[in-house]
Amino acid sequence: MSGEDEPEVIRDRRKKLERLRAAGIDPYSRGFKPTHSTAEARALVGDSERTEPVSLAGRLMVKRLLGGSAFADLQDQAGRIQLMASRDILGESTFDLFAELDPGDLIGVTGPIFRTRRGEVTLEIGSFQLLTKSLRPLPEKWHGLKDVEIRYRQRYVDLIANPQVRDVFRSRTKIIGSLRSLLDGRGFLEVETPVLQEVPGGGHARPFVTHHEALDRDLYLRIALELHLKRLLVGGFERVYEIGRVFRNEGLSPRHNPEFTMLETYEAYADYTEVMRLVEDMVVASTAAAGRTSMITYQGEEVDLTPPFRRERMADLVVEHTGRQAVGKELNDLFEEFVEPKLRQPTFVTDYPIEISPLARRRDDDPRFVERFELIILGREYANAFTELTDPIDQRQRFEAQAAQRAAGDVEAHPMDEDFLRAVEYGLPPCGGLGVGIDRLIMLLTDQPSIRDVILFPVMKAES
RNA sequence: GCCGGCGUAGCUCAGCUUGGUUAGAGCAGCGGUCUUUUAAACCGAGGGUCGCAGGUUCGAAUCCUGUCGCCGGCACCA
Repeated sequence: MSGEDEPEVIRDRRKKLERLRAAGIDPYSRGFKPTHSTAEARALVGDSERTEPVSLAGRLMVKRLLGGSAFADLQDQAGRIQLMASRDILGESTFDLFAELDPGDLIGVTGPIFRTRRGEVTLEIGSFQLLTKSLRPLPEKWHGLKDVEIRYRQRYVDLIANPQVRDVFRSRTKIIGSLRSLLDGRGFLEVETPVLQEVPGGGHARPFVTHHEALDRDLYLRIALELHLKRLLVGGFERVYEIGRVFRNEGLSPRHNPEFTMLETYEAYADYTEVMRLVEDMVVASTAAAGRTSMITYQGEEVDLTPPFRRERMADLVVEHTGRQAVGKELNDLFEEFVEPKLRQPTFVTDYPIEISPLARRRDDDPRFVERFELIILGREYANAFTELTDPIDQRQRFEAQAAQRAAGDVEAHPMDEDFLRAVEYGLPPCGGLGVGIDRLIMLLTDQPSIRDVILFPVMKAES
């Protein structure tokens, strides 16, 4: 877009840009080095004294012109601080230059910090430099940017206009960091496994297909991390994990983005009961990392995240809520429809039907079920784990059963993976595996209603 | 994919039910007044393909149909 098509406000700024260039001012200059952040500068000033001059850089947010003086807010990564410009200090022409700056411009300023009569911490501008001229007007200063379509499509504007959005993403990083730190401290090795795969396994989902030109072969984007991580246990690593993006070719919703972040861990010589304790520890660590206590509120509903979490067999829960005895897929269907939405407080649901769990170990006492659990909070799934199936003969039969469903038209049934079977035939140690949907955990801990609020650039349809 | 809601100035919103001069306000921008303001204030002049395309009508932001996008629900997603 350019020229005649542009809104007047943008045309005006282009003209202003040309005037600056004509006056010998570089509107995209460099070389300015801030000495402090706004927060650091704020901390320098005491009750009434003036500080030595400091240099700050950031985005000009609001201007208030009062004749021979001018006030403005400067926003940087750390926050905001008020600026004051005075004609007496800057001189006529420099003051006018400052007065002509637009909200949105990136500038560097140098001067002492003091408090105004009303106590506002303020930098008195001794000199300033235009660093980057902004050509587009910012959202309104009072109401901010509310249009969710613009917020998601133009996240950069959202981050400028809604500083609390930055806090969500800072929390996201802290939460992931806390999980990494917990696992590292327990001797887990963080690894990276292929995103492009020949066989998209480890989950039940429709994959994205892509094509490698040089190999002239279709490849799939991974839907899970599981099968490669278990190969690494075969190889001798005893505790591994990966935090990575997985891709599922499914519909979108406030809880589903086509690409999302999964944490998977595998621990040799552990079973699913030990994984439950690991999950509890992860919840505690990540809650603290998010700066919250164990009693949290999500969208107005209170949740107590204090371990130990309730543990219930799926079949018992279904009897409790429906009065019905069931097994297999029917049991799972009843659970999902009548029980899961009612599980509000953290609950480990255990012992899933074998038909829907092709990678999990059978229960020794009842081969219709596997040693598996999911962590349900507020009716949503946050973790999925099992004692892994290590018997290669059984594993092949499970894959064959899935292949039969696939042949019957279920595009999401687990595909046969001969290389994985070969690995298991070499010997997979007894182990417990875990998958955690990181985005949903972050939604919970930052009280965000949509997965799009915790993913910086969520998938959107083409802008028209 | 299905159902419902929404789409008006750069941003936040009125106006639509019940069709009727030239589509409004605040903020932002522009021109003024103003040297401690902070949603600064005051005066003035601008800024619009009412998502898009058809239709009904003397006349459409308003009613109808289609379409695009966003939001929510369902389906899908163990």
